[in-house]
Amino acid sequence: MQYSKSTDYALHALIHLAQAEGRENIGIKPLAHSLGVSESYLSKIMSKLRQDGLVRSVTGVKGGYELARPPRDITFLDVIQVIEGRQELYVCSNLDSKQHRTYFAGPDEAPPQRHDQCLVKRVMDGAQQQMDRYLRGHTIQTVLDEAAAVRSEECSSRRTQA
Amino acid sequence: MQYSKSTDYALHALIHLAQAEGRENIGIKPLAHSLGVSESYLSKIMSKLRQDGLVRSVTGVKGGYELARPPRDITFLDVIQVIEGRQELYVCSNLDSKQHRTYFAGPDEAPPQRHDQCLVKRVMDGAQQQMDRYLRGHTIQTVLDEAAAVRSEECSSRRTQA
DNA sequence: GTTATTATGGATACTAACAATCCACAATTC
DNA sequence: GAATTGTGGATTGTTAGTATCCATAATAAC
Repeated sequence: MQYSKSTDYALHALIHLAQAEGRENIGIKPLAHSLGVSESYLSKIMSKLRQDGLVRSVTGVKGGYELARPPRDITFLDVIQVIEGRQELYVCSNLDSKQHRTYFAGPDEAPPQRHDQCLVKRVMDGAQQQMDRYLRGHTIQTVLDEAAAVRSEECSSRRTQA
Repeated sequence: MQYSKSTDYALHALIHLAQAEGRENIGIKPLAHSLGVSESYLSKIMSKLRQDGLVRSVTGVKGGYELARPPRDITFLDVIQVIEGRQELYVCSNLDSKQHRTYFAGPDEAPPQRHDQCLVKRVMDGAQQQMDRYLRGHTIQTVLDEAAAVRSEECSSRRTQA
């Protein structure tokens, strides 16, 4: 199980747009070149991001893309869900198997269960919630901030060396 | 992105074995039947679990599978890593793109970076760690316990009704 | 030892998702 | 009107996951 390359491209593209915030639109050409991916493929991804309201686009000369919201309001989870879809990490394909009856089995004449959710799924959903919470807490701005922090650290260490 | 059906089968199979702990080996036939999956396919999965030391197997008449460790020592993460492989959830395919140079870009004559890790990857690795920690904290025994809890709750509510 | 049973591993096939490209078209600036 | 730029449809190749079949090896029971 692994996130697709598309997600990778999308995240990096958004960061690139964020770095140019407020100045100008960025066309697919420089964007694709900067990420090292073909224009045709990246344009598909950008379209998705546009349809879901993460970026705006302008056609024609001087056109291109820009963020539709401030970087602080674009979470990693947002981006992932747009590209990968809002699907659950785990789906139990066994729901009508004997297995789940044994989980809850009282006497055979037991009434229909209220707890009809797979116990494995309960755990897996918990895991996904952990991850989602983390991804919701990190935004494009987070990366920008870290990049700035790294840069200033670099500079000071270089000054120390000299 | 989604966990494979194989992971689903593996988890349910292990729970099944755990429920029969210490009594007898369980053959592929009843196991597959109980999960609602073909014997041939499940046997591949069981082989993997054996190769990685999660179950033991005996061939021949009266053969079958049993857990190789107590249920408390088989974590969800163990099972997932055996089936899905120990791969990282996120791989940055852009490492040599302009993008990462702009993250850290001081003056162009800057020395080779120590912080050569993608900042996007840093976030994504953090997310995976959150999930892994959760999955490491839940075991086959966890499910057994919850199943018991649900059962007793069912019983008591049935008693109350009567 | 022979037979029936049971797991193992190799080979193979099918399918769906992902990755990638190309092209005709629409919108916009100059 | 011409050049530029994004959009969406169609198409193709590749890979991972799903699934099956069969020959083989190991073991218990007789």
